Amino acid sequence: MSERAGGVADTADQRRGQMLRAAIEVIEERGFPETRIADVAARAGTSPALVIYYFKTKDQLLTEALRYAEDTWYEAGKRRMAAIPSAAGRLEELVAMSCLPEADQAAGSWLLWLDLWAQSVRLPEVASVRQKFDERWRQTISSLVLAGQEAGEFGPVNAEDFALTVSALLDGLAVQIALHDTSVDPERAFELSMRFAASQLGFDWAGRPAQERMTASQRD
Amino acid sequence: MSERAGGVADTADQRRGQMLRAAIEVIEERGFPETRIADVAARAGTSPALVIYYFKTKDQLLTEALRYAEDTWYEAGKRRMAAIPSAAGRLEELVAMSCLPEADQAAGSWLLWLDLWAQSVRLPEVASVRQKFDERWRQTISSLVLAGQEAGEFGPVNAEDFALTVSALLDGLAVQIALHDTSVDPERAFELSMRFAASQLGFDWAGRPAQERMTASQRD
DNA sequence: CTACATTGACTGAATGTTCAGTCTAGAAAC
DNA sequence: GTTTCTAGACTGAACATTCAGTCAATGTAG
Repeated sequence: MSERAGGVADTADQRRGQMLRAAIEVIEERGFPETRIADVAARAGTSPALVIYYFKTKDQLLTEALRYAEDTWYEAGKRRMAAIPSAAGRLEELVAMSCLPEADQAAGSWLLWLDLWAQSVRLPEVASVRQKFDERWRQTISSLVLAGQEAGEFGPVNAEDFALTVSALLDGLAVQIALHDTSVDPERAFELSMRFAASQLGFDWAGRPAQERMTASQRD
Repeated sequence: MSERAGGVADTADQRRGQMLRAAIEVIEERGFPETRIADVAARAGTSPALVIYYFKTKDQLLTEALRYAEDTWYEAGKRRMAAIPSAAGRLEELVAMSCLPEADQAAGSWLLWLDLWAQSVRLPEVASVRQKFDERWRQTISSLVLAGQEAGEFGPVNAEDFALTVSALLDGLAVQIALHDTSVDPERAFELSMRFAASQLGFDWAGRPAQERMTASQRD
């Protein structure tokens, strides 16, 4: 129906995106190593041959899909945080993104992370996606801390040590949440993380009513 | 360990052990999903057919191998800790086991954990290995905390909250270490973990000279 | 305007390999 | 002589990738 300007090159990009999103869905369902080209093709409504036509190899497709997913996750988070005025509030949002599945897309992200880590061991391309993602994430945290310190919200901790520690803590909790560990539900993970952050950074945190958390998560 | 008189049942058990250890080595090298029966057989110096004879299926072999590895790791740790008198010392040993590769076997464990997590998502047998392993581990930590509190070494924190938080922190750091993250070396991970533990439990920790850490790790 | 050429998107049917698991039969233990 | 172990050869299915070409759109020369 739409012969918009851009035409050819445009549909090609759409196709790629379509396939990447399909790949992410399949990876979440079947896991990285069990994902077949045929699955992705079927999900995207095309043929295996076309998938290979766009991405030379299976690994390239899957790696690119992981990069795409991480970028999307990160961008969404950045947008969310940009809307929050106080550093403590932004920190809380950041923790919520890592712990609470209510934060829309999150649910599948954890599963992707597990695969991302496992594949990083042996696929250099994947390893580099992960390394960049992690650095960016810690950078986000530590500059948030610096901002909070300048604003007088936070005490004088080493921002990088804090970023490293919280991000590790959140990763560890994410594993438990992703795997439905019987003794760690998202709420508890959120609570423990916030208590840790508050004690380290020296701000008061008394928990928020679910109401308010909902509101913060749902704004667009 | 093994009585010589056993005969058949004995050699059968030896064979199993041999194959399980071979499987662990291969999983560390190639990753869980890429491990072939033929690899394990070759490593154990037998035929693929024999591997199937002992373990009905590939998944059974690999799952049992993971269980075997985790049990071995945990038992070794328990033995080490039993030899240390103070609660703070035992805690330090426990953190060292998770962070420092010097603690002999550890190096491969991290890689196994990544696979353990990733496979837990879809293989219930593996999930149950993981769940039990984690519970046991947190249990170890929290009873250590209680012991330390009774001995007056530690302040009054909630032992279970602490166990959950530290174990998550250690898991997160283990990921970085396993993947050779450029900004997290084992020493730093150890340092950050101990600082966290000390601040939470309210004991003094000033770091140990490498000398002493070596001694503690190398005892047999 | 028409015929022909070119190109990018796309497909169905091979191709070839890799493996988990089976089968058969021999050796060893009891 | 029966049961337990062991290995080499084999089978069948799964799958990534290749190939040979179709189709539609966009020039382009006469």
